[in-house]
Amino acid sequence: MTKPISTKEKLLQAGRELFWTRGYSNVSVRDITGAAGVDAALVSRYFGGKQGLFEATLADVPPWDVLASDREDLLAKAVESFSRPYDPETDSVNPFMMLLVNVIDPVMGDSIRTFVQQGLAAPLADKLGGPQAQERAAMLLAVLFGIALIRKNFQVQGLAEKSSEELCAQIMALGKVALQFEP
Amino acid sequence: MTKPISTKEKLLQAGRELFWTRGYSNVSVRDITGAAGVDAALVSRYFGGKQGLFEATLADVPPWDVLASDREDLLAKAVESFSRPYDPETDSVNPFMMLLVNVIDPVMGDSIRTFVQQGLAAPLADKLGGPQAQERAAMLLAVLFGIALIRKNFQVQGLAEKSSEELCAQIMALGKVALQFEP
DNA sequence: ACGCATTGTCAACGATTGTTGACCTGCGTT
DNA sequence: AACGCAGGTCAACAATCGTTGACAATGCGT
Repeated sequence: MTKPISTKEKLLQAGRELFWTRGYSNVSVRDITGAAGVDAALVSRYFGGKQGLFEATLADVPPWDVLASDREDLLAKAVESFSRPYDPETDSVNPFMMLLVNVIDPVMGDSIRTFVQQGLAAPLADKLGGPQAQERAAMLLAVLFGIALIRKNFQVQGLAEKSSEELCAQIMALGKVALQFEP
Repeated sequence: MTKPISTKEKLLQAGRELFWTRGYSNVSVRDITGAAGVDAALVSRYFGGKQGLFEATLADVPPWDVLASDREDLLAKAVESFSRPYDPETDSVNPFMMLLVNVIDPVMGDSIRTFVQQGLAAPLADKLGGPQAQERAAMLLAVLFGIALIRKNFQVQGLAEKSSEELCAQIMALGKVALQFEP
């Protein structure tokens, strides 16, 4: 006996699914309410409008679990958390995909940029510590996002069809170099 | 005495500027014709519609000059051609930015993916040759696109404000590792 | 001067967008 | 019974979208 899902929750789930995979501006309110099976007016009632629903899906993103791990296996954890969700068979609704898809958006781009800065780059730099922490953190993110981009968005042959296990060693090697920033 | 610019050329220039920086679906025909200072109906007249104008801006992208260089300095050329257009002071209308911005698009995404596959990944793999050429080419593209993404789209502090000269050595190091794919 | 093709202007079209307010429906309280 | 109120439905709104067709203006060849 599963608990009945409230209408507000239905909208949140459908909104996350669609916003996170297609991008804010490419999804209409009626797309979401259609998928959720509810009336289009309820988005404005419950969330104050389309923008409010998107921000609600942003608000319940859990903090990056990698930031809570030890310094030693930080790289391995980071590689895994960025790679596994992008395996060929898994669906592509995950926070990193959401960032990639919505950073382009004319309305939500700024929100995404500050989200990445404050939720990923800055805490990762803090965690790394040492000289050039900002630069090394940004370089690692560049490697991780770049591979995700090539695999799922560009779907380039040679990476798109490979699993995260096959790629783990290679990505780790890249990550190690990225963390050795020497100006 | 400069040659007068035809209306068709005005539309092409304005379309490239806007499509390449904001994305196909985020630009309206009236945005383009407004910037070009011409009537909105002329897009359909000259290019058969909005989609035709976008494809016209795609058609005149020159082939990647890196593919014509020697094998030795291929990596250096690739790094430079991907990094220089993303320096802080330069404007961001360039083919790589166009690919990043439009690969998300629900209408044009497929065109962009095949463009990347046939215009970048496949010829680069041919150029590289040897075992795992596809994988090594895709890895190099991941590094290059990732850094561009972090610099210009996410604007992460630590990379966004740095010039391509400051980053060249570090990107080269990453590129060398990317080209050493060992499964 | 005439005819004709090209080029540009204008208004309007049907479709879709996000949002709103009126209305109905149960349910619990007084 | 009367009331209030949250939850949901429906039609409609103004705005914007890409596109079309009718019409004026221009220039060129004959």
